Formats: sequence, C-alpha cells, structure tokens
Amino acid sequence: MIYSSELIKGTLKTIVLKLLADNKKMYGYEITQRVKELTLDKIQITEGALYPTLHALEADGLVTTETEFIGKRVRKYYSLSPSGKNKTKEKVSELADFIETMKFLLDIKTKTA
Amino acid sequence: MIYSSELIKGTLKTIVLKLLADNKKMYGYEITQRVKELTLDKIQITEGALYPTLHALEADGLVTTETEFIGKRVRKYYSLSPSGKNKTKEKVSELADFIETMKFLLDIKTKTA
DNA sequence: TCAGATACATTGGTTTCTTATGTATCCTTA
DNA sequence: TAAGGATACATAAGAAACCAATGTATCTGA
Repeated sequence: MIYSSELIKGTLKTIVLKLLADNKKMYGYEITQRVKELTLDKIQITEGALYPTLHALEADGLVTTETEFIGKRVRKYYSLSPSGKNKTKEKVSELADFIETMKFLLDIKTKTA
Repeated sequence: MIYSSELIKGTLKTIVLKLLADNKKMYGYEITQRVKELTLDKIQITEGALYPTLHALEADGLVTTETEFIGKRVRKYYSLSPSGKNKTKEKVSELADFIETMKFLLDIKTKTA
C-alpha cells in the first residue's frame, strides 16, 4: 500500500528536516531511499518533489550544502543550519500536535452539540 | 495556534466524510462550525475550500443531498451514500495508518543503515 | 555490454486550497 | 429602525505543492 498523494502534501518539508536533524548530513537520493526504507515503501518521495523542496530549504537558509565527488559523480550533501534546527523543532512539534488533533477527530463517535 | 495550511491539505475530504459518518446528515456551515469547535479553532475550514469539496463528493456519488427551508433560507443537507460509507472506512483507515507512520518517522533518533 | 542502480536536475500539468467576492436572510441591540 | 454580525449558499482567480515525464551522466554486476 502506498499512501494517496494528497496525504503527503504538506509533510514533506517536515520529514526532510527531521531526517537531517537526526543524521547530520544527507544527500538527495539518500533521503528518498531512507524514507522508502523507514516507511516500508509506503511513502515514496519522487525526485520531482524532493529537489525543489531541498532548493527551497536552501534558499530559506535552513540548510547548507557541500558537494563531494564519488569518483566522477557529484554528490550534494545537505546539513541543517542553526535556524534550520529551530525550524525543525517548530515543524515537528506542530505536526505532532496536528496528529493528535486528527486522531481525536477520527475517533469521534457522537455529536457534542 | 492555527495549523499551517499545508498540513490540512489532503485531509479535508476525510474529515468531512468522517463527520458525515458520525452524524447522519449535516449542512455545509454546520461542518465548518463543528470542525472549528472540535479542534478548538486549530482547524478552520473556509467555505471556499468546503463547498467545492462537498460538490466533488456529490459528483462522485459518495454523498446525497436534500434541501430544507428554514424560514426563507435554504439549507442543504449532505448524507453518505452506501459507497460513501465504504469510502469513509477506506480513507479513515488510510489516514490512521499514515498517522502511525508519521509518528514513527518523527521519533527516529538514529540511522538504521 | 547492457540493464539497473546511483545521482543530479527541470518542465509542464493537476490537484487542492486561499483569498476575495457575491447574494440573501435572520437576529440582536443601540 | 438601522446596522452589524451571524447564518448559509456559491463561484472565480490565483498560488502552492506535488506528480509524471524527461534529461544527463556515472557506476556496478552479470
């Protein structure tokens, strides 16, 4: 089972930030594979979604980059900046809060009014 | 605190279906107020988002409608059709599953590879 | 040698929501 | 009795975020 794409919308940035917070530095392809692996294939981040997101994070000063050569192939590592670390905390706690709210909403059985 | 709008994306249809499953029939304005109330103002569904969603659900045959007059004012009630009830179960369990996956992702502390 | 994996990236299109606007009725209060 | 706020429907234009497709290039194992 793969989640319908609407569900992923809005959580991608938070997922990426959280992964970077836990792993110091990661490169794009690695992020797609890690997410796929951690979610047992239920979330598959496409490159068309990931790269624009990473570039946006960089433009916002939330991540810094460094390129490395593996043989002749370029690899671009992303790391959280100080403001990126703060932003990660914000986004993660907002998402955690949102999850609690959604769990509550999904369990509603009767009218309250 | 109001959740950033990206977070709501993709969950609106599921929220509406779930509310209808629990309340037999509801009208648009009532849905906006109920969600606001149940989430302590953290989720505020705008009419510009809700009505197109309701119309789409109707076009997909997931809900049926009946109009009622309160004085001279029209009120349009929405109810789940049989296929809407099935769809609700699907969407709710998908979202519940997604929530578990997200909780897991947010708690990751170390690399697994 | 050739398919599949690794690794970057962009473009065009769709979906979904936001903001703004429009119409109309009902109720409360100054 | 007039006005503001709540109730109640609806649409339209635009933005945001993602998907699908495509492109380039390198590396690896059978």
